Amino acid sequence: MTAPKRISFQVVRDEVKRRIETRIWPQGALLPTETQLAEEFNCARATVNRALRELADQGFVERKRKSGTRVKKEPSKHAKLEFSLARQTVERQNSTYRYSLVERNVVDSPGWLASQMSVAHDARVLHVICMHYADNRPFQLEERWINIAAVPEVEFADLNEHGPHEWLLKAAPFTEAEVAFCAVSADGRLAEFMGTTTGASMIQLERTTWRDGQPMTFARMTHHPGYCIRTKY
Amino acid sequence: MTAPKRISFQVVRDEVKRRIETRIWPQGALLPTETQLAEEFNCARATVNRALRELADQGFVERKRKSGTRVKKEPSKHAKLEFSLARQTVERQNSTYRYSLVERNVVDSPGWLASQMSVAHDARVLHVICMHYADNRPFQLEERWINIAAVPEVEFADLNEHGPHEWLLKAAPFTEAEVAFCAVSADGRLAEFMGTTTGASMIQLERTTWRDGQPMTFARMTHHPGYCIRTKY
DNA sequence: TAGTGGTCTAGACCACTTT
DNA sequence: AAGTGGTCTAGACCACTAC
Repeated sequence: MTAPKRISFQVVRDEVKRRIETRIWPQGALLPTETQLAEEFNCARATVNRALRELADQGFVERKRKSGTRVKKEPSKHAKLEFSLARQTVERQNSTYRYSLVERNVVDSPGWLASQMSVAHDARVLHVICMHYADNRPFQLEERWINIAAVPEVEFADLNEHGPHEWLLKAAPFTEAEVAFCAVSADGRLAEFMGTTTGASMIQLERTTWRDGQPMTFARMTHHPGYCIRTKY
Repeated sequence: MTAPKRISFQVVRDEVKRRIETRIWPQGALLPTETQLAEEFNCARATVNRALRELADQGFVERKRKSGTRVKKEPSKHAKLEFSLARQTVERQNSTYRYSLVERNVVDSPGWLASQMSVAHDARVLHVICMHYADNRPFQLEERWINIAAVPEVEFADLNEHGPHEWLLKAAPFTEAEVAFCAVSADGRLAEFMGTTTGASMIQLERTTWRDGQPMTFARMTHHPGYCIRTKY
């Protein structure tokens, strides 16, 4: 007796993936239709559909109505990058987290910021500078500008105990964000904050966020020299 | 007449997302069961299931059998980072790409590499250094070590026209990878390759890849000063 | 052991795209 | 006009897990 076990979409997904990786279906090749695969695997078309949909999400194949499913020429492998709070990142490496507010004031948006965030030139913004420490050693310097029009309550938020990032996440989650990673050299001020020497190389993360299309905040987070961002895929 | 239109999983997904973002369902709250939501939206349970599954993938909710679906406390927003060939990255910014092989030789794996890639200390590896240019200006210096045991054919591959990255992608796609982004200061040799001055800050990407559990290659890619990695989410 | 999500099925209709 | 993927349904059974 053959096993009358039901075929799972994972079996289909993995087998199709295998055929792609072993070049049984080479780059650019047209796969059988969903109906044909369903017959081959003796399962419902919906099962094949889910398998192929996942492979499309993962960048292995490209699907188009009428044309069919093709193996991608240059598989666009992508990694997931998590953006957590500094506190979470620090605690995940089993270090003790400490937060310190450096500066906080309300200003009119300078030109570069207005342009960066697409707000009016004279928009009122809350400017915050704060430090995150891991085991009492500088971990990250955070400088942030928050569009008060988008989050009026922030003007009266208490930022002495917790950083603006934490406050925002709880009070006003963003819906869209743009991120850039750069490498920067420490100038005198940065070096002082991070307890390092002028010229040290550090990873800087700049992030702009929107909420329902309205610009909310621009943040620049500079990490201590030697910090690496790691991920797998 | 009310529109007898069928409810799509996207409608359900977006409405649930809205309720989470507007705190109608606050952090940690238990959502209705799939069956209840299906009744509310007047659709099939499978439709609700797909909507909630996507939200779980995106980090908005956590699902557990028997316990139900909960709003995540700290939504783990994550961005997709694509890792393309240097050539693709350059061409995408409308620059002209040029490749140049700098060095190529077969060596016994030094200790640090054996440890990094988890191969034997005396494993034979192909060591390649090459440059990628954008509009004839240095774009990326790539230094790569390839485990010959994992990809024997590479020993005789022609790397004069195209980089090892392209060759590997076509000949032996990897199945797993680990990545680290760091910021480094240019030493004399790096500065010379990148046409910059000693001490310049540059983004360095280190990647180790495996194929079916077997270590394949370790690559270190250093980008010209000022290069940023950008993404959205 | 009971409740909840996870998945499969068989069939149907829709929507996009190429011809 | 026709072919292919995209999605929904209604029902069923399974698998995990809290109780």
